[in-house]
Amino acid sequence: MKGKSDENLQCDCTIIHADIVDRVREKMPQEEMLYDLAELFKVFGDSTRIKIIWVLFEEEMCVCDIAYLLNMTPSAISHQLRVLKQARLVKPRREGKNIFYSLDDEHIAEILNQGMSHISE
Amino acid sequence: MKGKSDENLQCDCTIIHADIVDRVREKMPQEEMLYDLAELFKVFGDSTRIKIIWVLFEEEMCVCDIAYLLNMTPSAISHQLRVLKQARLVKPRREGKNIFYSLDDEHIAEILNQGMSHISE
DNA sequence: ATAACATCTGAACAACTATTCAAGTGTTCA
DNA sequence: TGAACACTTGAATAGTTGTTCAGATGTTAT
Repeated sequence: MKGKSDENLQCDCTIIHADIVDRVREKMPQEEMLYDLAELFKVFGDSTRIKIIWVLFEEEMCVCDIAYLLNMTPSAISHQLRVLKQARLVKPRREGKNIFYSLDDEHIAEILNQGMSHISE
Repeated sequence: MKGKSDENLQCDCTIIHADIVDRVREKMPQEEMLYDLAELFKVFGDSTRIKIIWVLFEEEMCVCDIAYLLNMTPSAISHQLRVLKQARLVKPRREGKNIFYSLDDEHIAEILNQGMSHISE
Protein backbone atom coordinates (compact mmCIF):
# COMPACT_ATOMS: atom_id res chain seq x y z
CA MET A 1 0.00 0.00 0.00
CA LYS A 2 2.98 2.29 0.32
CA GLY A 3 4.95 3.88 -2.42
CA LYS A 4 6.09 7.09 -3.94
CA SER A 5 3.13 9.26 -4.70
CA ASP A 6 4.21 12.82 -5.34
CA GLU A 7 6.68 14.10 -7.87
CA ASN A 8 7.36 17.25 -5.86
CA LEU A 9 8.86 15.44 -2.89
CA GLN A 10 12.12 16.86 -1.63
CA CYS A 11 13.72 13.58 -0.67
CA ASP A 12 13.65 9.97 -1.76
CA CYS A 13 12.65 8.71 1.66
CA THR A 14 9.16 10.01 1.35
CA ILE A 15 6.90 7.02 1.21
CA ILE A 16 3.71 8.64 2.31
CA HIS A 17 0.76 8.69 -0.02
CA ALA A 18 -0.48 11.77 -1.75
CA ASP A 19 -3.83 11.33 -0.01
CA ILE A 20 -2.13 11.53 3.38
CA VAL A 21 -0.42 14.73 2.32
CA ASP A 22 -3.80 16.07 1.26
CA ARG A 23 -5.48 14.93 4.46
CA VAL A 24 -2.82 16.56 6.66
CA ARG A 25 -3.01 19.81 4.75
CA GLU A 26 -6.79 19.73 4.90
CA LYS A 27 -7.07 19.06 8.64
CA MET A 28 -4.20 21.30 9.72
CA PRO A 29 -5.45 24.62 11.14
CA GLN A 30 -4.50 27.90 9.52
CA GLU A 31 -0.92 29.09 9.92
CA GLU A 32 -2.14 32.01 12.02
CA MET A 33 -4.14 29.74 14.30
CA LEU A 34 -1.11 27.56 14.98
CA TYR A 35 0.97 30.64 15.64
CA ASP A 36 -1.59 31.96 18.15
CA LEU A 37 -1.71 28.56 19.80
CA ALA A 38 2.07 28.58 20.23
CA GLU A 39 1.88 32.12 21.59
CA LEU A 40 -0.64 30.98 24.19
CA PHE A 41 1.48 28.07 25.37
CA LYS A 42 4.52 30.33 25.46
CA VAL A 43 2.67 32.24 28.19
CA PHE A 44 2.39 29.05 30.23
CA GLY A 45 6.03 28.31 29.53
CA ASP A 46 7.47 30.33 32.38
CA SER A 47 7.47 29.21 35.99
CA THR A 48 6.88 32.71 37.34
CA ARG A 49 3.69 33.00 35.32
CA ILE A 50 2.65 29.47 36.31
CA LYS A 51 3.10 30.48 39.95
CA ILE A 52 1.05 33.64 39.48
CA ILE A 53 -1.76 31.60 37.96
CA TRP A 54 -1.58 29.14 40.81
CA VAL A 55 -1.81 31.90 43.39
CA LEU A 56 -4.82 33.36 41.60
CA PHE A 57 -6.57 29.99 41.71
CA GLU A 58 -6.94 30.66 45.43
CA GLU A 59 -8.27 34.21 45.23
CA GLU A 60 -7.97 37.48 43.36
CA MET A 61 -4.94 39.36 44.53
CA CYS A 62 -3.12 42.67 44.11
CA VAL A 63 0.32 42.98 42.54
CA CYS A 64 2.09 43.55 45.83
CA ASP A 65 0.50 40.53 47.45
CA ILE A 66 1.55 38.30 44.58
CA ALA A 67 5.04 39.74 44.73
CA TYR A 68 5.15 39.04 48.45
CA LEU A 69 3.89 35.47 48.09
CA LEU A 70 6.35 34.67 45.32
CA ASN A 71 9.19 36.59 46.90
CA MET A 72 9.74 38.78 43.84
CA THR A 73 9.66 42.50 43.06
CA PRO A 74 6.32 44.14 42.19
CA SER A 75 7.92 45.31 38.96
CA ALA A 76 8.75 41.80 37.82
CA ILE A 77 5.24 40.64 38.70
CA SER A 78 3.70 43.59 36.89
CA HIS A 79 5.62 42.77 33.73
CA GLN A 80 4.40 39.17 33.85
CA LEU A 81 0.84 40.19 34.63
CA ARG A 82 0.89 42.27 31.49
CA VAL A 83 1.79 39.18 29.48
CA LEU A 84 -0.98 37.19 31.15
CA LYS A 85 -3.42 40.02 30.58
CA GLN A 86 -2.55 40.29 26.90
CA ALA A 87 -3.18 36.56 26.59
CA ARG A 88 -6.58 37.15 28.23
CA LEU A 89 -5.74 34.79 31.06
CA VAL A 90 -6.13 37.33 33.86
CA LYS A 91 -8.14 40.51 34.26
CA PRO A 92 -7.54 43.55 36.47
CA ARG A 93 -9.96 45.30 38.80
CA ARG A 94 -8.98 48.58 40.39
CA GLU A 95 -9.92 49.27 43.99
CA GLY A 96 -8.39 52.48 45.19
CA LYS A 97 -4.65 52.33 44.93
CA ASN A 98 -4.64 48.60 44.44
CA ILE A 99 -5.28 46.65 41.29
CA PHE A 100 -6.64 43.19 41.92
CA TYR A 101 -6.01 40.49 39.36
CA SER A 102 -8.08 37.37 38.87
CA LEU A 103 -8.19 34.48 36.42
CA ASP A 104 -10.22 35.17 33.31
CA ASP A 105 -10.62 31.80 31.66
CA GLU A 106 -12.17 28.47 32.51
CA HIS A 107 -9.73 26.49 30.37
CA ILE A 108 -6.68 27.36 32.44
CA ALA A 109 -7.27 24.74 35.12
CA GLU A 110 -7.85 22.02 32.55
CA ILE A 111 -4.73 22.91 30.58
CA LEU A 112 -2.60 22.89 33.73
CA ASN A 113 -4.16 19.66 34.93
CA GLN A 114 -3.40 17.88 31.68
CA GLY A 115 0.14 19.18 31.89
CA MET A 116 0.45 17.91 35.45
CA SER A 117 -0.85 14.51 34.37
CA HIS A 118 1.79 14.30 31.69
CA ILE A 119 4.80 15.17 33.81
CA SER A 120 3.77 12.96 36.72
CA GLU A 121 3.62 9.79 34.66
CA MET B 1 -12.79 40.73 57.40
CA LYS B 2 -9.74 42.17 55.73
CA GLY B 3 -6.77 43.66 57.44
CA LYS B 4 -3.07 43.45 57.89
CA SER B 5 -2.14 40.05 59.10
CA ASP B 6 1.57 39.45 58.76
CA GLU B 7 4.42 41.49 60.13
CA ASN B 8 6.81 40.20 57.48
CA LEU B 9 4.95 41.74 54.58
CA GLN B 10 7.06 43.66 52.13
CA CYS B 11 4.62 46.42 51.37
CA ASP B 12 1.82 48.27 53.08
CA CYS B 13 -0.75 47.36 50.46
CA THR B 14 -0.91 43.78 51.58
CA ILE B 15 -4.36 43.19 52.96
CA ILE B 16 -4.60 39.47 52.59
CA HIS B 17 -5.04 37.31 55.63
CA ALA B 18 -2.33 35.13 57.05
CA ASP B 19 -4.57 32.11 56.51
CA ILE B 20 -4.76 32.85 52.79
CA VAL B 21 -0.99 33.04 52.68
CA ASP B 22 -0.84 29.69 54.44
CA ARG B 23 -3.47 28.15 52.17
CA VAL B 24 -1.68 29.28 49.00
CA ARG B 25 1.64 27.97 50.26
CA GLU B 26 0.04 24.71 51.24
CA LYS B 27 -1.78 24.07 47.97
CA MET B 28 0.98 25.31 45.67
CA PRO B 29 2.91 22.40 44.11
CA GLN B 30 6.61 21.99 44.72
CA GLU B 31 8.96 24.46 43.08
CA GLU B 32 10.39 21.66 40.91
CA MET B 33 6.93 20.57 39.79
CA LEU B 34 6.07 24.08 38.67
CA TYR B 35 9.37 24.32 36.86
CA ASP B 36 8.75 21.04 35.04
CA LEU B 37 5.27 22.21 34.14
CA ALA B 38 6.67 25.39 32.61
CA GLU B 39 9.27 23.34 30.73
CA LEU B 40 6.49 21.19 29.26
CA PHE B 41 4.48 24.17 28.05
CA LYS B 42 7.63 25.74 26.66
CA VAL B 43 7.74 22.76 24.29
CA PHE B 44 4.24 23.63 23.05
CA GLY B 45 5.28 27.26 22.77
CA ASP B 46 6.76 27.04 19.29
CA SER B 47 4.69 26.90 16.12
CA THR B 48 7.08 24.52 14.40
CA ARG B 49 6.66 21.98 17.17
CA ILE B 50 2.90 22.54 17.21
CA LYS B 51 2.85 21.80 13.50
CA ILE B 52 4.92 18.66 13.94
CA ILE B 53 2.48 17.43 16.59
CA TRP B 54 -0.43 18.22 14.32
CA VAL B 55 1.08 16.28 11.46
CA LEU B 56 1.68 13.31 13.75
CA PHE B 57 -1.97 13.34 14.81
CA GLU B 58 -2.66 12.03 11.32
CA GLU B 59 -0.09 9.27 11.24
CA GLU B 60 3.43 8.33 12.28
CA MET B 61 5.92 9.88 9.92
CA CYS B 62 9.63 9.98 9.15
CA VAL B 63 11.75 13.10 9.53
CA CYS B 64 11.95 13.76 5.82
CA ASP B 65 8.21 13.50 5.36
CA ILE B 66 7.59 15.98 8.16
CA ALA B 67 10.18 18.30 6.69
CA TYR B 68 8.49 18.05 3.33
CA LEU B 69 5.02 18.70 4.71
CA LEU B 70 6.16 21.70 6.72
CA ASN B 71 8.50 22.97 4.03
CA MET B 72 11.53 22.97 6.31
CA THR B 73 14.93 21.30 6.36
CA PRO B 74 15.26 17.81 7.86
CA SER B 75 17.90 19.25 10.18
CA ALA B 76 15.55 21.81 11.67
CA ILE B 77 12.87 19.16 12.11
CA SER B 78 15.34 16.79 13.71
CA HIS B 79 16.35 19.42 16.25
CA GLN B 80 12.73 20.01 17.19
CA LEU B 81 11.94 16.30 17.31
CA ARG B 82 14.72 15.96 19.84
CA VAL B 83 13.00 18.54 22.05
CA LEU B 84 9.67 16.76 21.67
CA LYS B 85 11.32 13.42 22.40
CA GLN B 86 13.01 14.73 25.54
CA ALA B 87 9.62 15.97 26.73
CA ARG B 88 8.28 12.45 26.09
CA LEU B 89 5.73 13.76 23.62
CA VAL B 90 6.93 11.74 20.63
CA LYS B 91 8.76 8.45 20.26
CA PRO B 92 10.96 7.14 17.42
CA ARG B 93 10.81 3.81 15.63
CA ARG B 94 13.53 2.85 13.22
CA GLU B 95 12.62 1.03 10.04
CA GLY B 96 15.66 0.61 7.85
CA LYS B 97 17.08 3.97 6.98
CA ASN B 98 14.01 5.81 8.15
CA ILE B 99 13.06 6.76 11.67
CA PHE B 100 9.34 7.09 12.15
CA TYR B 101 8.04 9.37 14.86
CA SER B 102 4.67 9.10 16.53
CA LEU B 103 2.87 10.80 19.40
CA ASP B 104 3.60 9.28 22.79
CA ASP B 105 1.00 10.78 25.08
CA GLU B 106 -2.77 10.84 25.35
CA HIS B 107 -2.88 14.27 27.00
CA ILE B 108 -1.51 16.13 23.99
CA ALA B 109 -4.80 16.35 22.14
CA GLU B 110 -6.64 17.57 25.23
CA ILE B 111 -4.04 20.24 25.99
CA LEU B 112 -4.13 21.49 22.41
CA ASN B 113 -7.93 21.41 22.32
CA GLN B 114 -8.20 23.51 25.47
CA GLY B 115 -5.70 25.92 23.98
CA MET B 116 -7.74 26.13 20.78
CA SER B 117 -10.88 26.77 22.79
CA HIS B 118 -9.22 29.64 24.56
CA ILE B 119 -7.89 31.46 21.53
CA SER B 120 -11.09 31.06 19.51
CA GLU B 121 -13.26 32.81 22.08
C1' DA C 1 -0.89 71.04 46.67
C1' DT C 2 2.04 67.72 48.71
C1' DA C 3 3.35 63.31 50.37
C1' DA C 4 2.94 58.45 50.36
C1' DC C 5 1.80 54.42 48.21
C1' DA C 6 0.63 50.89 44.36
C1' DT C 7 1.43 50.01 39.94
C1' DC C 8 3.26 50.60 35.36
C1' DT C 9 6.76 51.45 31.84
C1' DG C 10 11.07 51.63 29.05
C1' DA C 11 15.83 50.73 28.62
C1' DA C 12 19.52 47.64 29.54
C1' DC C 13 21.46 43.29 30.38
C1' DA C 14 22.21 38.46 30.56
C1' DA C 15 20.29 34.13 29.36
C1' DC C 16 17.98 31.36 26.23
C1' DT C 17 16.12 29.63 21.55
C1' DA C 18 15.32 28.35 16.54
C1' DT C 19 17.44 27.83 12.33
C1' DT C 20 21.34 27.14 9.30
C1' DC C 21 25.44 25.02 7.87
C1' DA C 22 28.87 21.57 7.77
C1' DA C 23 30.30 17.41 9.31
C1' DG C 24 29.13 13.24 11.70
C1' DT C 25 26.68 8.42 12.44
C1' DG C 26 24.07 4.53 10.98
C1' DT C 27 21.66 1.79 7.40
C1' DT C 28 20.94 -0.30 2.82
C1' DC C 29 22.22 -2.10 -1.43
C1' DA C 30 25.07 -3.02 -5.28
C1' DT D 1 33.92 -2.15 0.24
C1' DG D 2 31.90 2.02 -1.03
C1' DA D 3 28.31 4.95 -2.58
C1' DA D 4 23.84 6.82 -1.47
C1' DC D 5 20.49 7.99 1.66
C1' DA D 6 18.16 9.27 6.33
C1' DC D 7 19.04 11.29 10.17
C1' DT D 8 21.74 13.47 13.96
C1' DT D 9 24.90 16.64 16.02
C1' DG D 10 27.63 20.83 17.32
C1' DA D 11 28.89 25.42 16.48
C1' DA D 12 27.44 29.85 15.00
C1' DT D 13 24.05 33.30 14.30
C1' DA D 14 20.22 36.34 14.91
C1' DG D 15 16.24 36.95 17.46
C1' DT D 16 13.59 36.58 21.76
C1' DT D 17 12.75 36.74 26.79
C1' DG D 18 12.83 37.63 32.08
C1' DT D 19 14.53 40.52 35.53
C1' DT D 20 16.39 44.76 37.31
C1' DC D 21 16.63 49.56 37.77
C1' DA D 22 15.12 54.19 37.49
C1' DG D 23 11.61 56.98 36.61
C1' DA D 24 6.64 57.81 35.36
C1' DT D 25 1.48 57.49 36.21
C1' DG D 26 -2.50 57.27 39.00
C1' DT D 27 -4.86 57.16 43.55
C1' DT D 28 -5.63 58.51 48.41
C1' DA D 29 -5.31 61.30 52.43
C1' DT D 30 -3.70 65.29 54.75
